[in-house]
Amino acid sequence: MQNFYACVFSTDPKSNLSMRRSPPAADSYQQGCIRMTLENADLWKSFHSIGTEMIITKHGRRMFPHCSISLSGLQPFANYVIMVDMVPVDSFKYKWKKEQWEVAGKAEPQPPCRTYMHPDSPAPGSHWMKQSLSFLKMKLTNNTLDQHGHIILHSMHRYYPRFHVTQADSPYTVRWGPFQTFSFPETTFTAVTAYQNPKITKLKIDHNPFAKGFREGGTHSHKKNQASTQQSLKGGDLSAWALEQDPSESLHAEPLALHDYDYSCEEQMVPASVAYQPYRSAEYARFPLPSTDVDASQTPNHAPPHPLATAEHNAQQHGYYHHPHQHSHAADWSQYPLFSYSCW
DNA sequence: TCCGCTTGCACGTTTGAAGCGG
DNA sequence: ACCGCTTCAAACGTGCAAGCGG
Repeated sequence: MQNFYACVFSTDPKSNLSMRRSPPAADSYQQGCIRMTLENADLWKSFHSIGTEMIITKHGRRMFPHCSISLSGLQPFANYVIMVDMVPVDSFKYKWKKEQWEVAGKAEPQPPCRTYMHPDSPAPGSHWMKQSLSFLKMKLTNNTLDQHGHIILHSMHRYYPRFHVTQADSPYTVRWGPFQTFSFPETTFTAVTAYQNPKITKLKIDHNPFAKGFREGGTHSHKKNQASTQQSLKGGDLSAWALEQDPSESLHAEPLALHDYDYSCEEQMVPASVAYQPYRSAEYARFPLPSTDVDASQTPNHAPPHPLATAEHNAQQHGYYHHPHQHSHAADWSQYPLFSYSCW
């Protein structure tokens, strides 16, 4: 069985040391430690404070805020592949009721897992470190039959993007390489087909250039809507959203110590007990598959169980809570597959 | 009836081809 | 011929409202 490595971090918002890392294990860091920074963190935090919503459509919708990161600690002349996938925050479905999100039952069965590869991949470390990299063109869809390689999500479910850095000269060799994985608490969002929280709409219109038509001189209906949005904001409490009591709210219930990121990494072995996935990212469709696929042959040919039984469980894995024995949960990382294994 | 999803609309932004001048 | 700059139209991306369907 193939071994993968994952990077974990501690982001306990209660601790001043939350973003600080313990020194790496000697062997793991001989090649240097990769650090990832969320570029538009302030914007993400603004959205996060009221509950980020991402529109998903049948034909795919871009994210806003979009994922933009910067990297350091890469080897300048080694090639890397940078990828993103979306991970469920918990195993619940939500509904917007009375100006707040409520749990609406168990989550739908997981849609096909897809991974979006940054279009520059593979590229040398110097390229990735030269400037921030954006996943602007990544699109989200609710169409499980999507043929465009968009990330498939369920509406009314919560997700967060997970970034993967792996040293590889080509996408062929990605699955055999060591992975370092990063995620950011404030990038958690609820997938929706129409905005539920008017505060989110207001924030998006204020920050998204494509929505400017609805900000100034827009349609009559839009002006009307803006007025109502303003009104709701006037009497609204931006932190109200964070005071809900469903299990996942712990992600938002406390102010996040999000400043001064220092997501240097700590490598961890993860058994790659990945499960079969029937779909593949269109990004990979351009590349033929190796003729032999040892891992795929060893993995069960069925959909994986839901990777995250509880929000707390998930939060522990990804650092929302400080967990002194985080490493003991290493195996859980592989339950949500990084790739669509039918194509690898 | 309720609620989530799809579709069409109007508008601004982005992109790239075409034209022009140095 | 080449390069850089400007212009402009088409394509794209956006949120909203209306209508549909489970």
